[in-house]
Amino acid sequence: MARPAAAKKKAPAEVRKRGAEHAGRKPTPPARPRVARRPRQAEDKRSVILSAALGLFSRYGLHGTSVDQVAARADVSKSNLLYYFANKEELYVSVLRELLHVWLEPLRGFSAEQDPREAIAGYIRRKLVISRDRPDASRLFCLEMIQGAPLLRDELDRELRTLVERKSEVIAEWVRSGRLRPVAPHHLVFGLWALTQHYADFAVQVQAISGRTLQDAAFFEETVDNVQRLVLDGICAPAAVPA
Amino acid sequence: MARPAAAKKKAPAEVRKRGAEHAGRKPTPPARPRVARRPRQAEDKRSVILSAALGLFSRYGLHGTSVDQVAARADVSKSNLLYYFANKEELYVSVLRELLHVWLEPLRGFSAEQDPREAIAGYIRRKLVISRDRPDASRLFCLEMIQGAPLLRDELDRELRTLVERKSEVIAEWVRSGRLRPVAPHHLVFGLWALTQHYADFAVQVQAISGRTLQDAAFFEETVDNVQRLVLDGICAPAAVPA
DNA sequence: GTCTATAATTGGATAGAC
DNA sequence: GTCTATCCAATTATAGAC
Repeated sequence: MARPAAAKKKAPAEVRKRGAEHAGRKPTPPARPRVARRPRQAEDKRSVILSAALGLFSRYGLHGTSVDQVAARADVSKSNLLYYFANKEELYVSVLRELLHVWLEPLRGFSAEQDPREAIAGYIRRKLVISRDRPDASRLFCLEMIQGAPLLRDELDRELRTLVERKSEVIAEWVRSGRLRPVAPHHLVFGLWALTQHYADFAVQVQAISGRTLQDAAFFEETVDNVQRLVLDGICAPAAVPA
Repeated sequence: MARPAAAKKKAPAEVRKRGAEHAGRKPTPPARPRVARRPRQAEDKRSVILSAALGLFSRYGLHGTSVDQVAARADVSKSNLLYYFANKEELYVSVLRELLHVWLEPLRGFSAEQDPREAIAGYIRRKLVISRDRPDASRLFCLEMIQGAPLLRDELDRELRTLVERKSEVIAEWVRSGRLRPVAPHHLVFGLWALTQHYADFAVQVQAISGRTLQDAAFFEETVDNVQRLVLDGICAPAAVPA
């Protein structure tokens, strides 16, 4: 509560050019440890820490991860880490916030004018890309959900809920106009999420059974294709489809 | 390492009839605390602890839960709990083992002779029943997966994998005989798991958005129906379905 | 079998020099 | 901004009486 960074949010907002004011004072910096510091500093350090934290939190959760571990992975000392983030929980929440953005993004882009097939196929692909490229984001999100989302409850009730509401309206419209079979919009949304995130959250299981990963380009395309066909056409042979 | 229960596994396997060998020695057990001990003891107490543990572990994970909390919830003292389970991890693993059984069960029952529609519809319902009645089982399983299933890896590679292999063969057969569209069996299995477990693991999200729970009978049926139709017939209007 | 200490450790957070 | 040295709280686990 009584520390510079601890105050609230941004700590090392602007970093003065190092050595500018020291120029000439010290003839030779007594054994400067770092070799030619890369320009990225401060603001950048925060993000290094954040991504290290994401990696660990998304696997072991808040309690399963110690700040020591995060510090080690980010290659900073524990106390240095605590200079940038007042405490463990603030770090955790910071990670979550960044995440929510990434996670909600694909949801935004489809409207009633689009062709439902196109729109949904595209959405599935985008979500699977995230499962492939940001599995940690997906996992952490999942962890939060399982625990009852104590820290995201508000966002869940507001942003996500209203976003889904709008989206559902689009789906309902598609159904009304006869372009989709009668599905309950909410359930379709849940289904799309479930089907796509599964490949990130249960990656070990997927790997244990299929022996493949989304990293494998062929497997990725195969997955996109299968999920799209499942959702769009179902699995029953046409003959069995009544009306 | 030097305690009766700590030895390895079963601690109070058989409980000698209390006082049998003491008969007559102590005229009156000095102030016996419990009032008319219900017959269920020992073996039963373990299961009380186990279910308390499941409830907490499935929400907060291994690290997010303290043995104190488990003890409190099971209404025993911490040290008493540690009499039954050598240490926290043993308790955790015990919970997991019970769980795996529950979790794998529905997977066993479908064979090539069945009608695919029936078989798959039935499977979806059974899994959703589990999501409704044993959401904690589903959640804990999910937690383990996310963490890379350090403790289930073996079982995953053996039991589950071979089980899925057999199941996939059945699906492949259905496809060959033209009763199902050409789906990759593995992906179908993943899809079924994802769609059904989602309602347990992401229950808060489902609730935040739809305002309902699987506990709500109407919502449950609605869910079963929607998932079944999604998987079997897809969502695209028949016209759009090519061949 | 159950309880009351208590030992032993981990890990989050702070103080203060540099 | 970064480090070293602590402090302090929370937990796991054990000892030993009853």
